[in-house]
Amino acid sequence: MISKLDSVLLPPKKFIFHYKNMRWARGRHETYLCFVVKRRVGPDSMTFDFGHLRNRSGCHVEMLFLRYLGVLCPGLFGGGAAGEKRLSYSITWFCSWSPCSNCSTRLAQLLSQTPNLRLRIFVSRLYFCDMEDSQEREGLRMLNKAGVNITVMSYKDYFYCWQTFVARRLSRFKAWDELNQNSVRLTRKLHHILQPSETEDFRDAFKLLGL
DNA sequence: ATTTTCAAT
Repeated sequence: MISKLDSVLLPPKKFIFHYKNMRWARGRHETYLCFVVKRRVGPDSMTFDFGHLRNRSGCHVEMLFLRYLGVLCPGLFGGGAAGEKRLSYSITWFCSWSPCSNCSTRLAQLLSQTPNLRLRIFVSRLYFCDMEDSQEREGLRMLNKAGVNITVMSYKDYFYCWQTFVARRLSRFKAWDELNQNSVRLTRKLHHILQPSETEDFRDAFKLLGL
C-alpha cells in the first residue's frame, strides 16, 4: 500500500535540511510533506495513518498527496453505493514550503466540494511570498477562506515532527540557531498576508481623512 | 550589504 511505503521515517539530516526555517534557504529544491490522517467519529478522532511525501519532478507534493487522498481516507468520497454515508477525516500536514498559488487553488476547490474533510497546514517557510501582490499570497488567502488553518511552524511543531516522522533513534530534537526568531518573523508575515483587508481599511480611512 | 524559493543543468 502506497501510504505504508511512504511512511518510512525521514533521515534526521534530511528533515533538518529541508525544514530549517532560515531566511535564505539556499538549495532547498525539494519539498517535504509530513502528514497525519485522522478519522472523525462524532467528537472523537483517531489517528488513521501518517507518513511523509516528497515532490516528484513536475508534481508538487500537495498534488501528489491529493493523488493518494482516496487511499489514505477510505470512504471520504463515499463507498460507491448511492447515498452511502461519507466518512469524515481531519488531515494535518507539515510542509517545508508553503503551497504555490496553483496548489492553493486546487486545494481550496477540493475542500469546498468535500465538507467532510478538514485540513490544517503547518509550514516551515513561506514560498514566494515576498511581493505584496504575489499570487502565492493570494493563494494562501484563498485557502484560509476555504477554512484551512495555516500556521507557521514553531519549536513545538518541529519537536512533534521529529518525534513522529523522523528516524531519530534516541536523539532528541536539537533546535538550530534562530529557530524561534525566524518562526516569529514568518508568523508575523503570514498574519500580515492573511489580513490584508485591515490594511485596505486603513488606506480607506486615511483617504477619508485626506492623509 | 546581501543572500532563496516544489530546478535545471
